[in-house]
Amino acid sequence: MSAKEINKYQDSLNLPDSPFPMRAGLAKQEPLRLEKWYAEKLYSRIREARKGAEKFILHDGPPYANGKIHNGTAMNKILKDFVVKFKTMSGFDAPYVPGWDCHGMPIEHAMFKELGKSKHEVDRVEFRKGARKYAAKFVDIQREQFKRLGVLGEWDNPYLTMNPNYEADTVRVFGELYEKGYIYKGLKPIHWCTSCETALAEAEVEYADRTSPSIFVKFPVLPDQELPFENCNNPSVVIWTTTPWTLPANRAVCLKEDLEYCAVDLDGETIILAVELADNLFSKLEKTTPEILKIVKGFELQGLILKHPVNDNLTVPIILGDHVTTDTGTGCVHTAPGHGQEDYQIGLKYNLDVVSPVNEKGIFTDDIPEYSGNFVFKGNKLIIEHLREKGILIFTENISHSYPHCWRCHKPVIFRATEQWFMNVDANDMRSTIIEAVDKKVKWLPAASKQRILSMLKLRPDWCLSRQRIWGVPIPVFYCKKCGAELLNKNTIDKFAGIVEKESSDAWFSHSAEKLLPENTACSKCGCVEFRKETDILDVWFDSGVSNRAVLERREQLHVPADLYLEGSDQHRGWFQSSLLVSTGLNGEPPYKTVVTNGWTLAASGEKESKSKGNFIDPASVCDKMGADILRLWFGSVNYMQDVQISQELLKQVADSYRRIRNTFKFLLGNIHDYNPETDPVDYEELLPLDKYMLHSLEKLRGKVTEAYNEYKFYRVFHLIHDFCTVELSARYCDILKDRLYIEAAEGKKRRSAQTVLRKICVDITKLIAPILSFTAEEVWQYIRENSASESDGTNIKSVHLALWPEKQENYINETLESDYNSLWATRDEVLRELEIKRRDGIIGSSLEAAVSLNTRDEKLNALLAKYENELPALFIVSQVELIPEENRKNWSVGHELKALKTIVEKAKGEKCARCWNYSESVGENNKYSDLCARCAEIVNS
RNA sequence: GGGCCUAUAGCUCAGUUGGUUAGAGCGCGCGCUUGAUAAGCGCGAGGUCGAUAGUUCAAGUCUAUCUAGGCCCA
Repeated sequence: MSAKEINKYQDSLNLPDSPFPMRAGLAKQEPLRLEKWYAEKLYSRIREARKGAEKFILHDGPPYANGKIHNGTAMNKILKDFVVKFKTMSGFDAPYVPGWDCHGMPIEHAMFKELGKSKHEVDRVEFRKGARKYAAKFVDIQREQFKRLGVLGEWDNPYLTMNPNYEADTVRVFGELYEKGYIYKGLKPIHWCTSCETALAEAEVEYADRTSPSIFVKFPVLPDQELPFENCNNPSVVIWTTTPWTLPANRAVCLKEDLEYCAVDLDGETIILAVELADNLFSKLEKTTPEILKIVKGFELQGLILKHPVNDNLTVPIILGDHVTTDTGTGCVHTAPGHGQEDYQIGLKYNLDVVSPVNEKGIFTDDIPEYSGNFVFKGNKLIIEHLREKGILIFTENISHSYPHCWRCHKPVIFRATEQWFMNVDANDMRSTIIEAVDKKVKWLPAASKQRILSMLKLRPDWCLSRQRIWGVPIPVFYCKKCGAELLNKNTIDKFAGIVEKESSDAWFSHSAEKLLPENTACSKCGCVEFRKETDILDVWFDSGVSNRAVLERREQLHVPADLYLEGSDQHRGWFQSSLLVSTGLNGEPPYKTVVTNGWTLAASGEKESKSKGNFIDPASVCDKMGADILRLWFGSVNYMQDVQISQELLKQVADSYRRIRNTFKFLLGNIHDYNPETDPVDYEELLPLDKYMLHSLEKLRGKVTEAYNEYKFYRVFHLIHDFCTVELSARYCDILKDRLYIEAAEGKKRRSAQTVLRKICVDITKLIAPILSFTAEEVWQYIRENSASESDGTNIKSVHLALWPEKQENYINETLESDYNSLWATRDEVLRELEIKRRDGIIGSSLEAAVSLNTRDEKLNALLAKYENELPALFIVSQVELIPEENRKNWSVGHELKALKTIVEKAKGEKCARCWNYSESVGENNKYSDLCARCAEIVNS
């Protein structure tokens, strides 16, 4: 046969016809789509369309305005976009105001690097101008990247924590919390350079080797206490330290709860230390470790009272802490809360005094008369001598070890307790209020999230708000120059906040205290009219923590509490808590109703992505190469509440799934090209059974997909829709329908029945996938509209993102049909398996070459097959199906799954119809069309 | 070291209150089709459910321990 003959009846067929391209070309098409969206102001039109509808507020947690976006930031924004688009289509007014965190260390660092200067060499006002510019630059970069991902929102008016209005609110919130009694000044040890006389942030400290004294000191046990050891003589606990000068500030000795301790004899006296470290000490003393008679656990020694090694008027307790190690020392740790971070933390737990009798120059103060006036490192020698005189020094030597130094002057730094501003977590019973609300009022997803934040809230210390930095909102407190009294009240806050609104918080650094204070301000304690300004700034977490006030309460279209916060799981310690503390302080309740967390994006190995390992995937380059929809579909295909793994291979796999969904759309669009939704629909009652069944199936899908979105389980949405496209549509419905669509009369009821359902499926699936495949769904939507935009099915709406979610259609539900078709599909599987066997045997090629005989002893199945007898050839895509008595034939094949079913597949009878390719004995009966079957002859003739 | 989490086919996910032979899709292999064609259809091969111990008549599912990985702390 020649090609011409094959195509003889081609023109009489109704083949699919659609300009919808099979190959997406997303990387090229998406930017064009974005241009249209922004030219048409899609986001504003959505807002306008939903005006007055019930609100759904997803409050954006601000990413840090530094660097380009990575998979973590991309994932989080895309997940938020899924929610906002779904809620919008569901009829909610769901505004999305994105934000950025602009202050803080990383930007300072980048600036210092750029300038080649350190914190103390820059002009604060100039520096802050530069930092502001730097942050703004990255806001712009990230904004463009987020837009490219297809995320819709108020991009032309985001919230920035460095905006003057925002900063003014940050100042006001600090004042309000102060007024309510949440803010206080306390002591906390920080790195301190005695040469530069300044506090140092962790990042300003560099480590270098230094020689320090290493000493072992006895803390005598106070008499008349019960010890778990026998025959003790003058017992004492031995500590080890390399900073003897901190001994005056000692307030406890810390042991580890389950570590083993012993009491051994040293020169006739009993000393107590960790079993593991006894050899270490005795070898230094060049002695043999005595026999250990009894071992006790650390907790058995808890509460013992010891004599203070320096101050004879003091005693100190034995406490327990997890930071005690057996790397070195004695397992008994000298604890001075004013001189070390871990000491401070454990001190908070045991309510120890934070003392730091050292001034800014590193000189002992008059609080320690024995050493006052001496520099701390010189004090080391004096103290060692003093301990030797008291007979409590066991051993001393010099060791070289890694020690923190100032990055500017390279001199060794010390830990010194300084005054810092704190937020009191327990004021006004806040902690229990919060715990109650977190437990009862807030919904946490995944569920374990609640336990995680509760355990943190129960144990967390007060929030240290002070930072010795430049780029941030100043702590708006004044001090009397004469008596040092602090000045902070509603008047000073209002005045300063007003200035900040106009000039930004830079004003704190560019103006004098007098200019920032209300006129005629005088110290209430001493009447002095001169003030100095606090030099510390606020922790950046305080900035973002006030967003519920500065954004949700300030913007007319938003409200507090938000319906949803959706952030990475690291925010349990970060934003979830900071905003919770601020919101509870201000309003007495959490700022959110539901909190969803996403996990981390990892490389395919399950390990962190890193550039050095080359397993780093850049979301921007995925957009450029594969398209944002592929990235979106990937984030929509994984369970993001856990950690997720990304790699080129995984993206490729998702791209395969994408193509399947896309081709399904192409088939749907191609087969409704000549269908007019205004005039051609077939009434539900008159639809063919298979078509009715598909509407049932579609409605079930709609229900499940909607539920999955409402539970924020997008990966279920993906699987549901993908499986529907693959199994229900592509493998079954579409394949079966080809005969009806291509062969039957174009305007006949059989074909229109199918098209009625195809159009409905096409419109609805487009909507169901639109929140995830935002670009592709819009593309399909526009092809539907180009074909025929109809009010009757809502396709008159200009963008799928403005459209409303498919409505529930109870009348489509037909459980009888479902159960019928479940049996028919099972029967079909048996037939297909048998067809494959005959195909292997060379009896048939195409399934249309086959005739199928069926028989079953299962009466229910038999009745069902009889009921659908006329549909069966189409269902199996074969030319003939016969239900015949078992005894009429031999050589039945027994069903694989349906054991009661017997089948015979053989070559179909008759000739192949040149038009429909079915085999039929009617081919040749018609004189005019001798190569056609009866059905085709009639259709062609009409 | 502590708090919390994760672990089912090569991959992404299902697996109800413990109950027959652990499912789906993708990918892979083989074949069909050439009227969804850089498509479509079919069949098939893939799993000691991270490991070990325990509870039970019965464990992917409950308990304990361990291993690997993650987040946050110290």
